[in-house]
This record gives sequence, C-alpha cells and structure tokens, in this order.
Amino acid sequence: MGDSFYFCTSIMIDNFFAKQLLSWHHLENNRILPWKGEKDPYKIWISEIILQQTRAEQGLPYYERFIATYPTIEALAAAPDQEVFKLWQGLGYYSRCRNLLATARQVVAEYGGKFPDQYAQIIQLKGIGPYTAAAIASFAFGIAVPVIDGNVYRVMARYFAAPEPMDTTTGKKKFNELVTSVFDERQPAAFNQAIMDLGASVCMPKQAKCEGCFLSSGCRAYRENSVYVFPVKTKKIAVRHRYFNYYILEVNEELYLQQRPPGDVWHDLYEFFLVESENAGTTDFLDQSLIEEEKPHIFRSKQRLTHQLIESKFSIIKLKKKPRSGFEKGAWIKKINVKNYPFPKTIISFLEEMPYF
DNA sequence: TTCCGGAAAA
DNA sequence: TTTTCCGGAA
Repeated sequence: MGDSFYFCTSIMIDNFFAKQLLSWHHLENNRILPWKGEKDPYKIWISEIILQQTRAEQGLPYYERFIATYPTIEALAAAPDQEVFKLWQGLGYYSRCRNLLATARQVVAEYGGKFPDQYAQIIQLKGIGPYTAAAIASFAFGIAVPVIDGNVYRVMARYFAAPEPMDTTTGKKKFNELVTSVFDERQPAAFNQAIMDLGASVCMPKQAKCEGCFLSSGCRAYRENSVYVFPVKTKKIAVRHRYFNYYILEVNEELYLQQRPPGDVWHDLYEFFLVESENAGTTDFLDQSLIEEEKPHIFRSKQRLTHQLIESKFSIIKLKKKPRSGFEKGAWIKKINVKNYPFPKTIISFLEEMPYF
C-alpha cells in the first residue's frame, strides 16, 4: 500500500489536486489579510513569526502595530528590547519576540539590512524553522518549496487518507512526499497560500465544509466518510510499566486460580497467583517449608495495552500441601479443567508455550 | 476541559 | 526524541 497508491492518485489524474486548489483560490478565496500577496520579505517574515501557533484573527492587530511602529528591518533592529516586548505583550510564546530582535539585528549586521533570498540562509536565522523558511522563500522570492504547516498536514492527511502519524519523523517525511506530489512548482506562492487557506477556511479541524469543497471528489477521507479520523497523531499518553510475577501453585494435580479484580485490566478474567512489583518477585507470600519444587521464571511475556506495558514472569511452584491461609481469594482447580477458564492473552501465551498443562 | 500549533531547548 | 513555550476557541 502506501507509495503506489499515492503515486497513482496524484499523477494519473494530472494533478487534479493543484488544478482544483488553484481554481478555488482564484474564484472563491477572498480572505483579506494584509500579508496576502505581500512581496516585501520583511513584512512576510513579521507576519509569519506572528502567525506561528497563532490564529490570523488574533495576530492581525499585532501585525499592523509592528509594521506601523517598525516599517523597516532597520527600525526594528534599532528598537530597544523592552519596547518590542511591550508590543508583543499578550501574544504568547515570547521567545518568538527575542528571536525576532536577534534576527533583525543579524540581517542588518550581516546582510546590510537586505533579507537573505536563499532558503539555506533563511532557515539559519533564529526563530525560523522549516515552515517559516518555506513561507518566506516562496512568498517573497518565488522559490519552489512547499510549506507544511498544521493546515497542510490536515488537508493532505484527509485528501489521501494518510494513516501515518503527523507528529513523528517518519510521518513528517511521508507528508513531505505527499505535498511534493501535488505541488505546483510553477506557482509556488499561490499554491502555498491556497492550501493553507483551504485548511483554515474549508478543511477545518472540526465542522469542515466538505459540501462544496472543490476537492471533495478526489478526497479519499471524504469518500470513505472518515474526514475526522485525520490527521492521525500518535497519542502521547503516558505508558505505565507494570511487572507481574505469576506463580503457578500446584498441589496434587490442582492449580490455584484467582479472578481479576474490578478497576484494573482484565477485570473478571482469571489468573494465577500474582505478585506485582518493580523487580523480580519473591516467594515470601508462602510458608517456605511447603515448597517441594520450584521452577523460577520458566516463561516471560510482554503485553502492550493502550496505556500500559505489562511484563509478566511465570514461575511454577509445586507444594507439598495446600497452605492453610492466604489464598481465600481464589480457588484450587483441577489441572484438567484449567483450560475452561477465561484468561488474558498474556496467560494464554504461557499456557500455549507450556503443553505441560 | 480539551484541542490546536512551529521552533528550540533539553 | 521529547518537552517546553502560550493564549484563544470549541
């Protein structure tokens, strides 16, 4: 799957995506924002830094105040830090402001106030990463490099129903390939503006306007009614590590089984005697004089749940007779009948590996 | 209360 | 590779 599918979709239909996107952009995309169509790299840079992690509506008044107060990069470079921070106040992510000042001063000092026009130079500047470098390069200098921001991830993920998570290194690489496959190198600025606007005003995270979208007929997620499945992200839930030490207690062809308690994994399923611990368990729970034979750690398994990683170690302990107390929770079951009880997968693996039962 | 989002530091 | 940085909207 993967590669061949994407290839066929984008190439065989003669870049339907770019054609439709640019048609929509030309006919219907009339969002009026002051940085649209702007060619001055300084103004584009200011707008892009402000728009990092920030909605256009929120950033707009800041942009206007910045441009009014500092019409040129020289003006900004010469401004006192505190004054610039005051202007940035309330916008959040204040390292953007510090980097803004550093870059303004660097461009004045090293480039004579002329904003660098090569992607490789632009991305070296403080506060400018892959997205912002691509935006400045394409909008100000017409360089054919696609922007990849949150909007683009969403549009691409849905259009191709791309299962790769967008927040991993390999996933980012895949999305880079996807955008590249539909990119229009002849009009990089228009394409980049259009795809981000589409994400912002049509292909939104929620309540997307799929009806009437110029691209819906080619959109796989729309076709498969799975628009809100995308983009996929690796759920960054904390994985809890647990260590289960299972002891198969055996007396006269009988094994000890207990039922999993409520409020924990595997509720109501059965298991052997369990000691949960960070390390190897001990047999302290037993009267040592009862032990006839011990086979420690004869099997181990790992089970991955959504939110837990459970490592289990199994040990067999043959007893001379049933302990008098400490095992009221469960019951002694004839070995022949053990297979009739429901077990979690990790115990099934053990039983399958141990034909002994 | 949860979701959203670029870059840099850890 | 993961965490931190912020505020607004749903």
